[in-house]
Amino acid sequence: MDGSVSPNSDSKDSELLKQESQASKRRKVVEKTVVTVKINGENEGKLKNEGLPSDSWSWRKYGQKPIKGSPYPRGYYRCSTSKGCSAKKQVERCRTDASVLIITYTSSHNHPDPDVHHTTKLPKKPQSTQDYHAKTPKPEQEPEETQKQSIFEDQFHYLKSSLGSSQDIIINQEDPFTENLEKPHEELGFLLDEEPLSAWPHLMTTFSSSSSSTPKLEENDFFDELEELPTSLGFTSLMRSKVRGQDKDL
DNA sequence: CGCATTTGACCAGCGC
DNA sequence: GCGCTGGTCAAATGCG
Repeated sequence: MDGSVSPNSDSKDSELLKQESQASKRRKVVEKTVVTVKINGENEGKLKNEGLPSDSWSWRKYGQKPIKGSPYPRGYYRCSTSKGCSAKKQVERCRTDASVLIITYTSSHNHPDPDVHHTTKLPKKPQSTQDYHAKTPKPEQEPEETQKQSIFEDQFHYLKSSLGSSQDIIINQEDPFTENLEKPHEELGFLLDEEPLSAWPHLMTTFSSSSSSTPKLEENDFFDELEELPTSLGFTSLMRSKVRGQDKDL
């Protein structure tokens, strides 16, 4: 009957849904958490070599796009732990400082932690979206500090005896993102070297796993890295902390 | 066989 | 009103 406007049933519905979904995201970002990770060139090599430990959630890459003004592309990840989870993550590298990874978290997880504390839990492959377990046991109302401390102490000895410290994490909430790009060096001055450290041990351990330093850092490396975000549990903890606070506020 | 990742195309929003 | 950039979805390919 109508070949022009036939897509009026599911087709349209599907598109509508899709558009709505897109519009929703593009119109306004609900919650944005920017995490800046400073990585040393040496570790970078290891990062891609060993595979970066991600947070407890599984992220599935659903897109990658070159950002104007940035020599590095931006990777788009979605939480694959839960089907209905709308948590998203964007990973890109600071255009002014290749050693700075900028991870932008959008939305929050609508499900509890998947691994929680199961070190023996390895869903799939130990590559990128792999969770290196260990981190806050349960996102309850417990004082995360205590939990973090536990892990912190438990893991701290690793990095302490392995390597001094090469990672710096900056957690920016809201949208200081622009600032980061403008003055990456400035943020370096206020890098957190204690808070996130509680979660970094894992990363550090990974780094120290190999002694082969890779002072060479090319764009290719970065691309490879993008595939394996160095999402440390620290982000998770911090994120959770933040999300919890927001959730409570709401 | 299933799942994840990668690449391309399309759509929407914002700026000029 | 047009153009540009960013973001998401869908399809295809590769790997486990």
